[in-house]
Amino acid sequence: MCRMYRSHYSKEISPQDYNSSVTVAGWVEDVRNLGSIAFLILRDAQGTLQLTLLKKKTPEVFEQLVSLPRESVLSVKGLCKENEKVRNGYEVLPETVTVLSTAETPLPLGVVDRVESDFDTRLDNRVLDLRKPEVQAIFRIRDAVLAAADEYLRSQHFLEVHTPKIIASSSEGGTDMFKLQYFEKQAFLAQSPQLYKQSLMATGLDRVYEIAWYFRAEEHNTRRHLNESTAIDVEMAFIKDEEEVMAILEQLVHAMWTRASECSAELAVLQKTITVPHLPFTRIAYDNVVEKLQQQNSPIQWGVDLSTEDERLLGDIMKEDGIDFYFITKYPLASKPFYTMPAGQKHSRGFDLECKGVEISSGSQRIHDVGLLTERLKACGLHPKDFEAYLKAFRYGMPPHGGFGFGIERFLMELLDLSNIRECILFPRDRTRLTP
RNA sequence: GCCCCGGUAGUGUAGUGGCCUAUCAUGAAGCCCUGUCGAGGCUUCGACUUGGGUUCGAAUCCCAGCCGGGGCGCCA
Repeated sequence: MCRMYRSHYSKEISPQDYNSSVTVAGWVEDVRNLGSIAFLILRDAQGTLQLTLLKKKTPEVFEQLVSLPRESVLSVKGLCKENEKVRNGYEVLPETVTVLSTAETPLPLGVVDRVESDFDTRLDNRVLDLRKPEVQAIFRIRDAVLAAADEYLRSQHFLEVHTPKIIASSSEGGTDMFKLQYFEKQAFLAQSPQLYKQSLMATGLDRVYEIAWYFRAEEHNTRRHLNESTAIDVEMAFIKDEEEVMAILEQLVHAMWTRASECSAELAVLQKTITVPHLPFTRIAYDNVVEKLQQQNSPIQWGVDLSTEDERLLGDIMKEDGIDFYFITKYPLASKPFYTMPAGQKHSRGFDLECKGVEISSGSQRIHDVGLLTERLKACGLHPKDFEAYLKAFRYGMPPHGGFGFGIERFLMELLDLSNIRECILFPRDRTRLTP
């Protein structure tokens, strides 16, 4: 590692460094100039530290630093001194200063201003916004829970794969897709890796997962939707039924939730506490859900998917029993995609995982018989010839299989109680936002 | 796709027909100050989304455009 600009991060400096020379680097968060003495707060990836500038001792350094715009980038070599008056317990007295970058003024978004900014302004200036510890904490936790997901899935012998995001035709029907020109052909951005991860079940890879991008051209305008989002997609072969899939999903969520609860520094910054849920999660059949909702005077009719209001209501009902996580199982066949395995005449082996009244994952046992699959395609108003490449994977030996898709941003939103899904992705793509 | 709402200095706001030469805070520029940590004090700078209309008079009322936020549907 290059140590020219930095020998220590702010948090790495300890009493054994006192009275010796250190080199620190970061952004100028604030300068408090008292006349003959000034204090400069320098922020790095781990926190902040104070540079103390004495006009009499080092007049050139004093003048140079005191006149620097906030958010400029510095590397400073100086003497580290113990001082109880300073928050960190030490201060750095600069001897040599390298200004690596001078920030323009005024800042379009104050990193430590005493005024709030609109979310839109924050997103317009996302790079500055991401300098705030409470914003950064979300992405440090995101990294941690994804690492936990990798570790858990690999421990269960899942293989990480990557399937194409530029695809030839409609994958599942339903949602609108972004069109693009692929040389002389029309192509689309994948709305999910569904058909590809299923195809892989016919290869012998048996258990796969993908941290996948979903592109959806729906013109929704809500706090819970993105047009570009990410998900953990899992597919597994040789399963007995969807219960095996649900067991993996709940353990995955548990592993991620547990890892998040260990991010104490980030949670402190966000002022959140995380309670790890107990396994197994409650299973509640769709029929049972409809009954419960009707008892609460919901107008829901059997056969349709839950409305946002119904989902919320069910969340409240479960909350009364102290349940945050629950599976809704055995959905009506008609409310699930064509590849969902039927269970009897009207039900399916499809399920959703709900967290506090919000859907964070949905999955199922899939159909592996090509005849039944073709029949279901037609029943859903789709044309088998549009799915020839997909159906081909089923013709030459396809084992029983199932899986799920798990929205990462939705998960984080629930995990950290954030009110807008855009908080959970670095550079959100929504109905109107294409930059930054 | 349907339906609601909003747009005032770099940032966040006050303003409901004349008291607006537009409030306050934050910020920026400058000055004073040797222990600040939301430092303090003083000075200065900087804004009504666009185009029509109503009116003696419009930031304020009406219409249209542009830009944006949100609810529902759909879904992760």
